[in-house]
Amino acid sequence: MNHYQQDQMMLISQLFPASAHAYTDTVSQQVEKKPRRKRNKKSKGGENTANEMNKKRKLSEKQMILLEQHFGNEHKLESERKDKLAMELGLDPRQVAVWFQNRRARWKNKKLEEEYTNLKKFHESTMLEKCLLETEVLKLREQLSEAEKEIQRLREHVEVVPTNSSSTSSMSQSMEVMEPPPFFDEFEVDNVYNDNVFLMPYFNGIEWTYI
Amino acid sequence: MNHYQQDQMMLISQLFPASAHAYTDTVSQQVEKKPRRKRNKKSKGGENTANEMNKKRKLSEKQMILLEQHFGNEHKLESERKDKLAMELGLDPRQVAVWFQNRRARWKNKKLEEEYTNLKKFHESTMLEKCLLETEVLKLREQLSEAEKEIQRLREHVEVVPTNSSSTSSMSQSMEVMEPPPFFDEFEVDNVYNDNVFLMPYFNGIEWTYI
DNA sequence: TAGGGTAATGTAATGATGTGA
DNA sequence: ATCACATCATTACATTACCCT
Repeated sequence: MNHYQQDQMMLISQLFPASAHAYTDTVSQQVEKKPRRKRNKKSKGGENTANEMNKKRKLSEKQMILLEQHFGNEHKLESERKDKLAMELGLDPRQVAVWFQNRRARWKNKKLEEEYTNLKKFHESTMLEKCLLETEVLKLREQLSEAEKEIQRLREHVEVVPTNSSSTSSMSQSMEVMEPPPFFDEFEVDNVYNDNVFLMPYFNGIEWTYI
Repeated sequence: MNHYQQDQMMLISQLFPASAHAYTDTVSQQVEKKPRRKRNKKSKGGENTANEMNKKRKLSEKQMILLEQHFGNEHKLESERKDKLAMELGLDPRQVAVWFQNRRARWKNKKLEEEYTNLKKFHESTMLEKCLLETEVLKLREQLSEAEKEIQRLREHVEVVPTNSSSTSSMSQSMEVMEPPPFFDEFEVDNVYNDNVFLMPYFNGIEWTYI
């Protein structure tokens, strides 16, 4: 399995978590061929790479809270507010600026994620509604067909039909603007997905051709 | 500059390595296995907080290319491959590991963006189809109503019709449920806690007769 | 064979730097 | 100077393979 396939699996599993579960399991077993980790017994000697006591940080809880508070009020940071905040926090103004920059960048990603999940849910419900509508259309067509048959049958039993006998023909013409063929002619618009709606929802992804 | 542009730049510089040569040279001796250079390691003297001589943290073109190549083959990095790669690149294995970790994170974000746009496209087309189906349903109902009226009218002209008159009786009452759902243009963060709004709004009361 | 300890590794979050607009 | 963005790096935590009793 290459990464593109893996990517698609991820994508599909997000829409259909249940179905992807089994797949994932079989896959992970496949990958299980070789022992992934070997005991290396690296020494704990302190001569590790460049990192002794010199750098890195971790802001305190209080600092984080204050920063988040200010960020919630305003994502941008003017010089004045920066200096004031740095003073309050006991931090270098540079640090405050960096914090805000990073916070903005990561907020973007977080928001994207949230929007994705929202869109996904909305899309799923839309798909369901569409499905229901499709069945309804079929049902209505069936009923309409029955009705037309009934009308035909009734007309054969009617001897005299002097007045407006064109009511049925007028009704099928009245809606011609929206959907020209009245009956089982065109289902193509939906038939693209009718049969595989729940199997392959993403049809227009460029790199989705492997599934 | 986004990733794609950057990738292209990388490719270009691959074709014309001379252009990046000077920079590469100044850059590449950062965390050499042998810290022969100016001590950018630990340096107990606390005043050089982070950034003395090691402002050259960028990997060379060649290193990037090789890393990307390996990443393209496999996103995971086993110890073996890591050490081998580190050897080839003249980097600390730790750096290679870090590079892969960050690359995976970046890749995830990029993927999420792609997924979002794909899902959005698909969702829009689904919405369109749903809209068409709704108009079709309305049209069919109209036609059906007309047909029923016609049937009623015809029956008034027919004296005795003992045979199946029940074909049309069952068709009018089952479909009063559908109501167009609210339409959401935006999927903002504010909607996060309204998730359940989207979940199967019309599943109740509709008997599911699968095709 | 089972369970606990631990080193190695993965992921997520986050701090920090460099570059270009 | 600030910001967005990509990148490098460190820390915290979870998971897992190996070793041991």
